[in-house]
Amino acid sequence: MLILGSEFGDDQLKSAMRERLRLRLEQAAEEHRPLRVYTGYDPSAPDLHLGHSITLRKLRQFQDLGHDVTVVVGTMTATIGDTSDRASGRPRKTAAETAAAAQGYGEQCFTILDRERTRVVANGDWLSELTLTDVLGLASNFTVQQFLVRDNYRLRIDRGEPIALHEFFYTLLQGFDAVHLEADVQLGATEQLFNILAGAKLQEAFGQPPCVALTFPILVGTDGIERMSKSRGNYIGLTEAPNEQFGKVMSVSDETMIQWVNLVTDWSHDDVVAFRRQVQSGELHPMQAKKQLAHHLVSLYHGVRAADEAQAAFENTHQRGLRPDNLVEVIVALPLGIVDALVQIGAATSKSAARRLLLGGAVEVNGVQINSDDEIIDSPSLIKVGPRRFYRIAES
RNA sequence: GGGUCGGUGCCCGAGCGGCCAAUGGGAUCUGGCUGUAAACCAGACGGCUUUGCCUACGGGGGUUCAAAUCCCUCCCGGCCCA
Repeated sequence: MLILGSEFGDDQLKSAMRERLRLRLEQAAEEHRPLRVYTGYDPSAPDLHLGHSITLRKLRQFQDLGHDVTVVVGTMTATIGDTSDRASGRPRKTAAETAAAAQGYGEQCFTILDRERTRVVANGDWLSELTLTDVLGLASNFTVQQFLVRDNYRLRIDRGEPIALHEFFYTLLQGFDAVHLEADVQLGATEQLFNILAGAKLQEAFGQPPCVALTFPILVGTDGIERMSKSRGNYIGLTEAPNEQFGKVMSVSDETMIQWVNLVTDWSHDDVVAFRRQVQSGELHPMQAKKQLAHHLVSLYHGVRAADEAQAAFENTHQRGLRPDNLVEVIVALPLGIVDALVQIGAATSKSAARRLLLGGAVEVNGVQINSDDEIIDSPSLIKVGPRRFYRIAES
């Protein structure tokens, strides 16, 4: 069960890891100790999202079986910037930026993990203690060729793109985390396999048994194309408001929904299979299916009641055309030109942008579409901008 | 250090003295269609006191009636050589 859902892109490796995990479990049982399991997240963006939930939920499984779970916040590694998932270098973060971003990570983890049984640590605490001698020692365990054959470096070399020397140290430092924690198991996304195995190798160099690597598929974002990430804006945050989460799930393509089901839900394998079969056979309308998924996800992070409310709000505003109950209230001085009004309520970032919205037919005042920019608002009104932004204007 | 190529709007990337607020693609926004789907189609996409003006093509200076485009200088980067 623990290995369920993992993905290595290599069946041989998968069975090797399954065997290694089984051995490690037996060994730990003999020693009467839990397995030390961990995963790490770089605090490059301050929000954990559904993509992180895949490994977090797997950690929770370990936790529920009584194992020792640690979440590493990569305060040091983030100053390098992992390049595993993209074909070009990342801008380096300053220490201050990462410290700020790291705040709240622990809190967000507890939407899934058990607060009482989880250790949250920052790898800057031990990585910053390493001496140059230590780092050279780590580096001597690897050859340049081992790095160069990796796809993402290979690709950049072929394209004539730069690879900064310090990028190689990312792998070393992340690998040292495993040594420091004396980890039995490390989880990560599939593209972390290289880094995780490097950690296992370092553990052996330090006389530790190498950790088991469990890697999981990368979650596609709300756009259905790119990997989910904060910086691409195609994410659903674990702590986002219920209505936002619900709405974002509903706007996802049917194909994406199918992909998501077995990665982000709590459902059993059988349930997932049944869900997919029903959608594919037409037994379950995709929209109904998506509502089930949305409801399930919201209830995971906010509870069943919030999910009920989010679904009701969604159905009322978007399907029955009723007025939303969560509109933005803004107090302004009336009378006011429509252009200025749109800027003041935050619907447009500039007057030019406001005019564009008007021209595009995006603005309704009290249910009437407004096209001209010389309209005057002279009484409290309900303004709708685009398909899903509502504002109530009140007089000051 | 030497040679060479380059730094353009949110991103990629054309332009290489005037017709450039700057082709094209992506992202985004809006409208249509719909299941608030996705895909697709159409439009928009620096700002403003909007038939015009201001700010922008790495920074600064210069030539010119006129510069993203030419010259000088500084900063940053790729590639090759050492």
